Amino acid sequence: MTNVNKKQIRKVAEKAGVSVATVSRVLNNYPFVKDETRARVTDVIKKYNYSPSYFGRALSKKRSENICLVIPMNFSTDSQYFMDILRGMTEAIAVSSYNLLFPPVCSDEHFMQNVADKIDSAVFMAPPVNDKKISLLKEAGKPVVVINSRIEDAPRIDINNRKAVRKMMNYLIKLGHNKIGLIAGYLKSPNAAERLDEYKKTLYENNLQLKKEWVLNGDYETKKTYKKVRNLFSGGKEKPTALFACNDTMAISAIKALKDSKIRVPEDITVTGFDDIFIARYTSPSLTTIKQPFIDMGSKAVESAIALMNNKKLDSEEIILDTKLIVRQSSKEIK
Amino acid sequence: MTNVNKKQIRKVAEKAGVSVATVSRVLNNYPFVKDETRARVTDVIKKYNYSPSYFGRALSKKRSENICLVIPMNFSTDSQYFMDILRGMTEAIAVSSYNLLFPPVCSDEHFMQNVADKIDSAVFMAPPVNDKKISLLKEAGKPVVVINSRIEDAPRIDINNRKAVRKMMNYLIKLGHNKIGLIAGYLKSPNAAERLDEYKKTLYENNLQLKKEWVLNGDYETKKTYKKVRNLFSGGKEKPTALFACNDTMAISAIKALKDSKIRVPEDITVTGFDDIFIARYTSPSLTTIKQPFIDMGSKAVESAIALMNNKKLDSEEIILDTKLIVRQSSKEIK
DNA sequence: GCCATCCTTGAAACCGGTTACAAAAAAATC
DNA sequence: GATTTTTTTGTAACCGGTTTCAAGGATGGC
Repeated sequence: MTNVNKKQIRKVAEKAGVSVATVSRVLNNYPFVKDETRARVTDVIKKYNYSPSYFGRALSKKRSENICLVIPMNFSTDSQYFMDILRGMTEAIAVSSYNLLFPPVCSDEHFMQNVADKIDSAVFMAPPVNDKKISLLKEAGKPVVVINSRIEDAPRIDINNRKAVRKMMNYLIKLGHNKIGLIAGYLKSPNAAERLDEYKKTLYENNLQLKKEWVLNGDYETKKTYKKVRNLFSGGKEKPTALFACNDTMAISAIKALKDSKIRVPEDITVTGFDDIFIARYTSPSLTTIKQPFIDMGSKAVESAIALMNNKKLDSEEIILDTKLIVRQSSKEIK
Repeated sequence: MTNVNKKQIRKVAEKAGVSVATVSRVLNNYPFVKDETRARVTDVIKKYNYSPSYFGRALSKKRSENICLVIPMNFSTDSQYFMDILRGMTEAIAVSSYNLLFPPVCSDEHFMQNVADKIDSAVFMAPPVNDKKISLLKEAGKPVVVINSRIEDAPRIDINNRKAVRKMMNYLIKLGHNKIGLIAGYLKSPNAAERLDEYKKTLYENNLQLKKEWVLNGDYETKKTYKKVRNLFSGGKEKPTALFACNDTMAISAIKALKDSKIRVPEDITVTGFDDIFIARYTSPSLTTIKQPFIDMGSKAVESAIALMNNKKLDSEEIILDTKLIVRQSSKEIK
């Protein structure tokens, strides 16, 4: 009568007539196993369709093979670009034994107690500059990678925001616009602040006026943006001829506000976005925007995380990817 | 000289002057521990900021506390509604010790080898009717919940598609439309098929003509939809006065196609959608559509999964949530 | 005061792997 | 052929918890 409940690896060992150590060595591709022995063990493994227990392994190796994915607390459902990033991430782990772990929204202590243990590294999407979870994780020896933000001592996957803003501004100026407004993002995020700064710089360099009424604080929120745009375009104030929104959803919301104010886009005013989310090519008018390579960013972030958790050094602490100006219908030269 | 490397729980036990078993009992809220002992142990735990090792625990309990989230292989980045579902899911696990696990896209065997072990249950989003992973998981004793689909013996979170279609059709008919076209979804999905079927039924019941040229096979894809709509509205064929798209992105794409054909929405033709994705209220014109309660669906799915993995019985094998007709600008009564 | 019952605790086995160490076997050196 | 070196293997400890089982102590009934 065979013991059915025999711990798996011991059963394989028995059937193959070797010790559990040897089976383990075969499983881990340890080089000094005689070919003949290896073959025998492999056969048994195949025959019984054995695969090692994740937990047994993780416990002794102290490795989870999980990468944690942290998105900002206030991530709203309009963060459509997140789907692209996620796609890039899943591509980067395809066919690997790594998994992505989505933590619950919770306090920092809860996070450390219930998540930190389960992961080998983490990717943070656009975290605030002094995210406590990041420092706690690093204290615990878990590498962290950030996307679209900058955190001291954490590898960063990002775009060159200044260059991107400049591309758009130069394009608008070339179209003849000299009254350009900005719909800024959430200014506590370093990237949003940088975009605003570069907007100002470009205006200055081109001898264009910076009117602070034309800098709208959209905070990446559609509702807020809608209100501010309607407000700007009501009454007899002087109006810009182009509005550069720091993300696409704000641009779309702005267009809506303008239409509701009976102002035509692009005939009466040019509106441009930032991100190139999926829907940007299907809105009416379709959106002129700056494309961020989100899928790539997701892949690179995960690749970096994997390298770090395997104690490899990264070639570079910063991976800055290219952006691209995408011209569609929402922009037009000035008459 | 104290042994620093003492296994954690043993260290706590020693400091508290009890056995590891007792510490474990305290950790697991076992009732028959003397209050005084419990207090002593709790103090030590707090003092050393101890929290039990996830892997040690998982290994002996055979529980991972992870819920796997499977999205269809062909999920495209325009599946914006996924963000809402995800939000609902994270809400449902907030402050719990459960986590969401995102598997890599991979073969069924790979999935079983590298993911099945790590999870206690799984939620599948709109899986094809005979998804192999689902049956394998169930064989392995892991409960599965499906959203927006139907799989034998798996609890289902869904809407009443027939009712939803009927709501929209009745609305359109009340507006005076009697030439209504449908942009169907991916017909291998049971829900898409059901919507098509109910569309036909409603036409029949209202003595309206069913013209098969007016049933466009959009497959939930924007590009395909764009082409088919442009095609339908070129040449001298008879045209519908309303188009009912089975999701919002197809509706948005259809509107784009119509505009590019110089046909005005809603003045010349009514276009409606399905889902009520975030952007639907910001497109121009904003979209009349059927709201699916995605956030709710996500929460309910996770709640069901948690109940099942804790061996609780569900109140019901099917949770059918309400839909709502949202009237916006893209629909208009016929003159 | 004695016995049955219930509460409380600890020892040790168990979950299923990995790995340090040492010994045995094979190959290389002289 | 004896000695050294290199491969190959097994034993047993280890990772850090949970749980069964049995025993000791407290309580209640008579």
